[in-house]
Amino acid sequence: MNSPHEKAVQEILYGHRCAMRLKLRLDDPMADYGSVSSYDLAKSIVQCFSNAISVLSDQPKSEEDQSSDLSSRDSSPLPQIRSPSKKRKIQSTNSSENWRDDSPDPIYYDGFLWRKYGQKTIKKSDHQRSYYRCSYNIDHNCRARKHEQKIKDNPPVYRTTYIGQHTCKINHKQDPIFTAVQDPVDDLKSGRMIQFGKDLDQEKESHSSGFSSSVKHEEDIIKEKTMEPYREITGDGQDCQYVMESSISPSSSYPLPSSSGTESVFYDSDLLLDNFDSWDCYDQFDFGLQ
DNA sequence: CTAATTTGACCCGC
DNA sequence: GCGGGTCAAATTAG
Repeated sequence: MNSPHEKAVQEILYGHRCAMRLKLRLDDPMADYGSVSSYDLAKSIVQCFSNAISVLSDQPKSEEDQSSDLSSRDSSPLPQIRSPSKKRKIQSTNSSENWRDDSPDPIYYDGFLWRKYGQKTIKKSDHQRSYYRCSYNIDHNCRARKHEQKIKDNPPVYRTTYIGQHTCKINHKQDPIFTAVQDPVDDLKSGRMIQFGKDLDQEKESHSSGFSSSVKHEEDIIKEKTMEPYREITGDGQDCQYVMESSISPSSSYPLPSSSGTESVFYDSDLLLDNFDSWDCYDQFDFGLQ
């Protein structure tokens, strides 16, 4: 098993390669790049950096990590089912229902609509934790929740912990309004998907004081980060098919969790193979995606 | 006016 | 008793 450092390096290198490939595409959009879309590449880049940050920030494991590591709680016995009385809910104990994701960017669209219902200052942490539940919590009795907290400043790392499964069966990825803007190339052109280089102060401001509006804007940011682990790129020309799309059932609304959120290291060879020889031409590049 | 967010209070597990 | 999760009234935004 690789050391965390090696793992992080691998992630960064992989992201670097994907970024170079994306650069190639932007330079020559008319060329044939096979079945892998720019959207896939961009997502892979984001995921690689997230994974690298996650790996580094998790070593050694901090107290905060331990306290928020839901996976570690999953071995506990099932709690008694209580009446739906208020306060202090039972933590979901099915490991498949709990998972977390570390990201340098707190604003990403995960296919669902969330409503903020609370915010708390967490001891041992300089940052507040925000609590969200599925917007269809009432209408569809959807129990899905998540909380998000900035766990690291430099570089910024936002940890989102998902709890419970969506029973609302509503994934806005399927809404006409979203499918209308779903063209990955268009997303890239409009700069709505990737936010590399976003001003950190602006980021911080939007997250702390104006985060509510940011959440609403998630709908405009087509980033299916949540479904990332399930991504499949088929060889028959289909771009970026999600298992999610065909399995929005209550039992599989979430991708399989990785206990730390850092172990979902997958290298999609399909993303890297074509035009491999061209990489060396790009010692430097910039992401003009904004 | 309606819907979403904010925030202090409440509740519960440890 | 403390800390974290949730509620719900008040506030804000659209």
